[in-house]
Amino acid sequence: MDLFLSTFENRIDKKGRLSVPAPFRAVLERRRDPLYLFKSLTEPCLEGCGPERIGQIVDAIESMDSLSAEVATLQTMLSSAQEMKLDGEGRMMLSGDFIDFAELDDMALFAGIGRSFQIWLPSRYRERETAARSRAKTDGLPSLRLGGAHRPPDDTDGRS
Amino acid sequence: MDLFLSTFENRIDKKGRLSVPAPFRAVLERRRDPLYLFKSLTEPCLEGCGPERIGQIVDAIESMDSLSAEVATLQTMLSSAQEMKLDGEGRMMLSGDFIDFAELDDMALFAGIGRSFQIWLPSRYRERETAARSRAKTDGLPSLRLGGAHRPPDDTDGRS
DNA sequence: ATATTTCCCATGATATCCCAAATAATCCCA
DNA sequence: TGGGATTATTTGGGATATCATGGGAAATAT
Repeated sequence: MDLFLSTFENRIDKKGRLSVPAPFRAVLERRRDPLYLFKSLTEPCLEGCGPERIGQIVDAIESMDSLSAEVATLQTMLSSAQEMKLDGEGRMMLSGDFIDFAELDDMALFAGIGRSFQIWLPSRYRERETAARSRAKTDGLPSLRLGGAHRPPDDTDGRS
Repeated sequence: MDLFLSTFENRIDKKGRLSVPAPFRAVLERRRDPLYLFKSLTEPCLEGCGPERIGQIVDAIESMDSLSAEVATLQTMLSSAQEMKLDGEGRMMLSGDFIDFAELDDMALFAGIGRSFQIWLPSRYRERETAARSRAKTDGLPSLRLGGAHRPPDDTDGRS
């Protein structure tokens, strides 16, 4: 189970090149997967993933009513997707469209979220993180108690 | 059933390295598990765990409505999580982000809490422990429904 | 021909590896 | 039971490898 985790902040140089963090590259290379980027549907950021996720979207579309609004939404993801080629040092070139969409300037923040990752303007990402943390403090943690009960339910977290 | 128990206080050297307590390493090695660290959502400390907890979060995200606030919260956890690689002596390197978040300087206190552990600035941990104990005196113990005769270890400071 | 992209190599910063010293815990035998 | 010896663990530092970044030159496109 290798996942995209953690955050990395890299510079977009004046040629428009951006290093994909080595740990993310390692995940893709281990599976011999190319990297795909597309515009997030819900937030001002880019999403990165391997081919399997793209395939899931294709499959979802094919199983749905082709006239539904949801299909149109999913198609938007696909039509914004690009297969990124990396240079020998693991850098990609972001199109102007991607840069504008995520409102990037000279720094990009990669945020791993498991099977995919996001690319944000760093300051915007931090705002969002701060908001999530204060929400967690007031509303409490989301309960994550699903999956095949490996263990009897027990308080999983010691806090006051 | 091997658990993370007891507290240990280790030094963070000037390269940012920190020894994981040998008993905690033993728990992970017995299961051949890598160690993951992430920033607590609710407190100024780091949380350590094995992969099963990370997997639960990934699964939970995929089963939820991707627009919900709870998903954003869980993504924040994953984005702060790092798989820690240990050197031959059982040390990990703490990123500046981790050190800043938990406000660590040159010492770190590991507090085992069963299936996971926390890493605290020692002085802060002790304050919090004192507060918890005095609360227990005035408010009484939280109900422990799990059969009696089992007292938590009452050592205040690992050793030193 | 001019602008852009791709390839290649250089460099500095930082993480990793490897070995050794210091400290703490454990054992063993008197 | 004490106390010295042995082993486990933590800590430190130098050498090595990895990674992000920058720039020039070659290739490609417009």
